[in-house]
Formats: sequence, C-alpha cells, structure tokens
Amino acid sequence: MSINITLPDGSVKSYESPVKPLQVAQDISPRLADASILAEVDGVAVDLDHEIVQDCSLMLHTFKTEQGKEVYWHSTSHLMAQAVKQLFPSVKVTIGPAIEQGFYYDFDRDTPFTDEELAQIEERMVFLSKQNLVYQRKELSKAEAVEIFKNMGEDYKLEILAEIPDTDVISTYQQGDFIDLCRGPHLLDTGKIKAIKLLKTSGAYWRGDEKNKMLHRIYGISFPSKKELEEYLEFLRQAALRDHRKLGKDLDLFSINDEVGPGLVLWHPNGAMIRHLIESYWKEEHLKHGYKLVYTPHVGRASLWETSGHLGFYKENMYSAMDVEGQDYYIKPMNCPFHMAIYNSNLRSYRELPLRLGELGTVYRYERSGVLHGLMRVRGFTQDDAHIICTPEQLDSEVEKLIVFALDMLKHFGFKEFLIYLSTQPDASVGDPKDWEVATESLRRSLEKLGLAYDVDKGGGAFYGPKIDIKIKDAIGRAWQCTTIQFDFNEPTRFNMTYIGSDNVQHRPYMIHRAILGSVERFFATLLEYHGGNLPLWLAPVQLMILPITEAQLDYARKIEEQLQMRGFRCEVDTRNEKIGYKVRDAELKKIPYMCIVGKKEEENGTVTLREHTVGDLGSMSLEAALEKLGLKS
RNA sequence: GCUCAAGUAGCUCAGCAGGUAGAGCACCUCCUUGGUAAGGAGGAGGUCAUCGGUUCGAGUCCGAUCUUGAGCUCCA
Repeated sequence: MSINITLPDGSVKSYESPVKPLQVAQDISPRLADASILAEVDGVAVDLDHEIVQDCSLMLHTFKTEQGKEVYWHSTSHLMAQAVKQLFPSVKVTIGPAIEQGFYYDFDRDTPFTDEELAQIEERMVFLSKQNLVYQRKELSKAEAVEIFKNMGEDYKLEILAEIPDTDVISTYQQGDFIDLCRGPHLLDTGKIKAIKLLKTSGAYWRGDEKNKMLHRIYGISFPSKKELEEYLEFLRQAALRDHRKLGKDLDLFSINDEVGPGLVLWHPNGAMIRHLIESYWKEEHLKHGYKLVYTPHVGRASLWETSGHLGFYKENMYSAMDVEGQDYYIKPMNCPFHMAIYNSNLRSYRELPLRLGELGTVYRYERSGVLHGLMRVRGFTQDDAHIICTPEQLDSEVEKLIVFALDMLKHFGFKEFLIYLSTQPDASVGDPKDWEVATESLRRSLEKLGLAYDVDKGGGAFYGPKIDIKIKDAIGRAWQCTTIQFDFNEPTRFNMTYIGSDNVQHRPYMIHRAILGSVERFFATLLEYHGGNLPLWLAPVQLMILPITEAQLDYARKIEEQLQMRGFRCEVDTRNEKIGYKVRDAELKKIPYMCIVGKKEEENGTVTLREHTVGDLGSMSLEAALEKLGLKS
C-alpha cells in the first residue's frame, strides 16, 4: 500500500507508510521544513505532526501566507497566556485569537496590566520560547475536557465548553505546564517564536457584550525574526507620522474645539481649500454623469421622520427634538427623506427616470462619546449623498455605471487598491423577498461583469436592502470604508413614491442610496493619510511658494505671483526677512509642492528657479517653461 | 456608554517629598541682505482643562465634571 500526496504544483510524492507533513516538507527541502507552520491536508488545516494515512493533497503554510501568520500568532497568544498564568496564577484565561496584525488574549482579573507587568510577561515569554516547549494536541470527550478545566477553575473555558455539543470531540493543546482548550492547529514548539512584542492593553467585554464583565486584554505581535519585528515597529512609527490628526495640526487644516463641542469640525483656510477642491471636482463629475444637484434643509418636522421611519429605527442616533411653535423638529441624520420629498413634489413619468439627485448634505448623528476619532468618526459630517430613482429595467445599467463612476473617482484621488464587499439580506429585514433577490443579483451581476474581485458579507446588508461597499486601502494597509451603494425597499414604499409607466399605470420605482466618498470628513482624512500630507498638485491648498533671496527681489516676486495667479495657480510670496535656507525649510515642512526661488540672477534674466517638494532643485528656467512643467503635473 | 491612561504657553514637552511656573520651536522688535531644510540679540506670551475638597500653602494630593488617546460596543 502506498500513500500518494499531491503537492500544490501538481507533483505527487509517494510514501509506503503513514507520514507527517513535516517529513514531506523535509523531503522537499530542509529550509521549507524549518519555515513551515501548518499544513493543509485536503483543505483542512492540521498540525505539522498530524499523521497522513491516505492519499491527499497537501499544502504547507509558512509565515508568508495568511493562514501561516494566523497560526503563528495564535500559538504566540497561547505562549502569552502561559506566561501570564505563571506570573499571576489567580488570573483566569478566556480567549486569545490571532487578529489581522498580531494577537490578543483576554484575561479576567481585578486590575489592568501595567507597563511593568507587560515587560515582565514579555520577558517570561522569551524565556519560555527558548525552552522549545512542544504544543501537544490531545483529543478528548467533552466530559473529560470539562473535568480538566473545572479542576483548573477556568470558568470561562467551561462556559465555552457548555456551548459545544456533548458528542463533539474536543481538542486541547498543552505546552509545558499550560493547557488550553483549542481547535488548533499550532506551531510544533514555542522555539519557533523568535521575536515578541507586547503592544498595548485595554479593556474588552467578555464575548464583546457590554452587559458582560470587562476583561483585560493584552495585544501583541510576534515574528520569526528580530528583523521582521523591527520592520513592523518602524511601520507603526511611520503610520503615526501619517495620522491625519497630526497632519491636520501641523499643516493647519482643521481643529476640533472643546467649547464648540466634541465631534464637530472646524475647517481652517487650508483645509477648507482642499475640501473646496474636492467638492468642486465632485460636483463637476456628478453633472457630467447625469446627476441633478439639490440642496435641502438641515432640519425637518417630526412627521417627516415618522414617514421615513427614522424615528422608529434610527432614533438612538438622532439628537432630541427642538420645539418650533409647539411642533417637534429634528436635525437630520440623513438626507434621503428630503430627496424623497423632492421626488414626490411632482407627478413623475417613466420618461424622467433614472432621476439622480445628488447633494453634499451635512448630517448630524449622535455618536457615543467613546467612538469619536479625529475626522474619521464625528458627530456632524457631510455625505456626498445621492439617490437614484429608476425603473426595474434600468437597474443593472445604473448599478454598473455607478460602480465604474465610484472607482474612477477614487482613482482620480490617487487611490489604487480597493476592497469590495457585497452584503446580502440580514435576518431582520423589510421588503419583498423577490425584490431582494432581484436587487442582490443586479449588484452581483454588475461586479461580475466588471470583473471585480469581491467578498460576500452574508447577512450584512441593511434591513432595507442589499449593498455594495468599497473600502480604500491605505498606503500602510488599513482599510477605510468610503463608497456605499445601498438598495432601499423601505422608503419608496413609506413615501409612496410612484411613476407613471408607458402603460399609463402607476408603478413603484427602485431606489438606490449611494455615497462615493462616504463622508467628506472621513474621505479627507483618508486622503491625507494615504498621501502622508503630500497632496497631489491639484489638491494642494498652496501649490507654489515664491521665495525671494533678499528683500530687493520682493517686487519681482510679486510680479511672478501675479502671473501665476492669472494662470490659475494658488501661490504666495514668503515676504519674511529671512535667509533662503530658512524659507525653503519652512515651505518643505508645509509640504508645498513647488517653490519658486527668485534672486538677483533670476531678476536680471527674467527667469525663476524651481524647486520641487522632497525632490530638490530643478534649475533655472523661464516662467513659461516653469508653467509648462507645473501644467504637466496638474 | 464602558475600561484604562492623559490634559502645563500657539506647537512639542519638562517640572513635583505640596513652597510665588520652565525649555525649544512659532510669534513681535532690532541687527544682519543672505542662493536651496533653522544667522544673531532682545521681548511678549500661562487663573497649569473646569469646579470643589484636604492643607498655613495645591500645577503637584483627593473627588466630581469636561475633553483627548488606546481599546470594547456601534458606524460614513
């Protein structure tokens, strides 16, 4: 009898007796064996010492793959739990999964972990990793597992066990004196974990439910080499430099003021200029794409919000009512009811559809104080909102056009990587199941037709319709949701929206609620972080700073300024009585894309010397030549 | 909202066994008129988040409130 193992490249290795993935790796190359973390046998993740007894396909994962990292970090979280239990025996362990970047483990104890304790734990982890403790898998019955964790007094593990069917086989992993309930797989031994860093602590509710006890969470990360850890820590430092809150302060773009109120943004002149440029571009593009721009009020009567349903399903996000001559008015958390009202202001014909109503609409939502975050999460923000009202026949082409429009617009701002999600019907939802089917399929068809890769978020749609979300990938890998394309089966019915078809009969239109940038605030923040504050020329609030060498060139500098302004460039003259090096440094720190240096030589020759931000001197040239250079970049 | 941490000059931060508040940068004035990332001198600027308490005396200790940060939960 021989066992044939098919490798990912299609080649087959044969063995005469049962074999472990580690041995197969060893036979391919010792380096692979050393780097391997787990194996996938016929698509099932297993430990490297799992015995293969029959023909199968085999794939080995190293730290390079997602699964490899996940297992590596998961094993490290066990190591951390072991260290914590050794140092603080009275602490109870709960759960400790791998996350996107690293891992965490939640512990139950009275006080949070201090920085000193963190260092202590880290030290113990390093000590334990050097012991090369083997992660031993054991399979047992539920009753046996309950017995073990009961003796250990690990109540949380018992709670998890209680939810597992009695007949299931339970697995535990033990390294040294530490045993944990775990499905696995895991690393072979703790020695594989070479570089460890515990990053931060925080509170976390047991099972993520705020009614439960607050546990103490420790976040950490680990790598197979010190070098990789160093690189990661450097990456974190770079991320901090790109934080839009820091850039916003450094570049004087916006502020949030205590007295004005948390989550309410003040746009300073430079930030406002960038926003103006974004919005102008947005409006132009929407007009080109057949949208009609509208403006709507910031408040509306209670009855409007009753009709729309917001007072029913969105009330906890709305500010309390204000009294106007005995009537309740609410500040708007969304723009849609107003757009619906515009639609309903006339009897509509199918000839008018699709009707695309767009607005940069400022909305106010109550956000719990703990969730506010710079411009990413605020209480007053402007959505680049639009509602597309169309006939069922127009649905596909509208969705398709919309996706293309959204991606084109995001690309224009420099973004290159996108994550696309299709969210389907949740358990609790309104609308005809047939409509859900039609709408979801329309979304899916469009994505497929455009050849876009997407993930399905099953049951992740809004209660009123399925949606497509596009998230932008940051230069440092973080994803931020911008575009959302949502079907709405709720409001057309609630507002009794209709159109007269060619058959002279009233029909209910389809309605798509969409935002491409999402909110101007969040988009602005993402844009800033993505470019690290070095905005492309067309978005720079000041595109060019004119720097006279001495005060003698002030007049010449002003003349250059005038000519540049005439040509539509945003420029300023640094008139301060400072040396050129000082002014250059200042313009560099302000991340102004270009500098125009004018001294005696330039004035005599009627030229300018151009300098590009972060690049340096571009040499002397005529103003025309300089303009041409700038024109090409804009 | 919850847990923990923090709030000192416009910015970045120091200060403490409780004894009249400090630096650098930025700002203002003067000197310097200079060639691509900081020339020099001087000056002004703070009810140490707010309110209350302990104390002869509080930026420093205690409490409450507000705000910020890291998370949890929730979302554009």
